[in-house]
Amino acid sequence: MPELPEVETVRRGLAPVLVGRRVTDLEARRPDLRFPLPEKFRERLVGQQIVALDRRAKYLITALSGGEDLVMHLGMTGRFTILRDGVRETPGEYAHDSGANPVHDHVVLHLSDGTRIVYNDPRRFGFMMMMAHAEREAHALFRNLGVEPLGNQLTADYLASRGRGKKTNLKSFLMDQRIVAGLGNIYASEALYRAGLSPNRSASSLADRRGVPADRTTRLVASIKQVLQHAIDAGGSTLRDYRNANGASGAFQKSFAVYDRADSICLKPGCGGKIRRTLHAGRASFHCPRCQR
DNA sequence: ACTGTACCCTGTAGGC
DNA sequence: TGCCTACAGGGTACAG
Repeated sequence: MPELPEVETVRRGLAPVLVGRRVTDLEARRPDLRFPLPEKFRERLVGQQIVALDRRAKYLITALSGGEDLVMHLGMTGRFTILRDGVRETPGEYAHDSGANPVHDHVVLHLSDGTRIVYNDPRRFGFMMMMAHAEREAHALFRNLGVEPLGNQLTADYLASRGRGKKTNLKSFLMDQRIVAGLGNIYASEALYRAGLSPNRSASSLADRRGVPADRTTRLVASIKQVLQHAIDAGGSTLRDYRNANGASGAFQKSFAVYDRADSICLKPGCGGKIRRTLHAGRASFHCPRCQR
């Protein structure tokens, strides 16, 4: 579910609530999510002050005063709800939250100002881990991550060099977190559409024999940055919506050009092509065969 | 090294 | 109304 723009939206919503507060209690209502919750989870969290809330790829990272980081991943269906003075509020997708089943409220953080943060995750593909801040970059989760797409390390040169000699299709290549960290199924499809590139094209076509980036690579880099930035500006995308939206949900789903638009007509003026749904590495891809080459 | 598939888990939509 | 299947924004572990 959440790709980079959604996780970033959640981060921005949670940061003002978390940062500077102290953790006064922790409820772990089950022993595991996708992985077991951290050992001595409660002891390691209670009493800690939250120093910062950062994002790397699709991970949320809570830096604690004692020197450890709490790393959280939302999987497909993870969401946070803020409980403050009896009012529920969920930043990012599922903003309104009326559909959240409390059966799936797995972890609750109590903060020093009385606020509580509830982690709800029906499919439990999300997880939480703790590790020393100083060792985080060397941790298996982070060690092999590719560049942040919105940072200045994502360049045509970088993408060309990583794609060089790879026969993998472009769609799978873009979704590989070791290449570009944070792109997922939706935004990979959307970026390829904006760049006019077929998801079936091979990653090696991003560079010539000497590794010099093609023009299409420059276009692709610009498209990735653009689509992610626009999505963040719109508060991310909210899919499989519940009733009762009250303001804060994402709006970018209204701007999808191809995702989930199979058999619709391509939005590009004069194109007239029909959006096709195909599979890459088992995930649905959407593209216009007419203007994506 | 690179596929492709199965799997983790629950909820929902659509066909019958 | 129910039952069944396919599918869902994530990632990993395999087998080939």
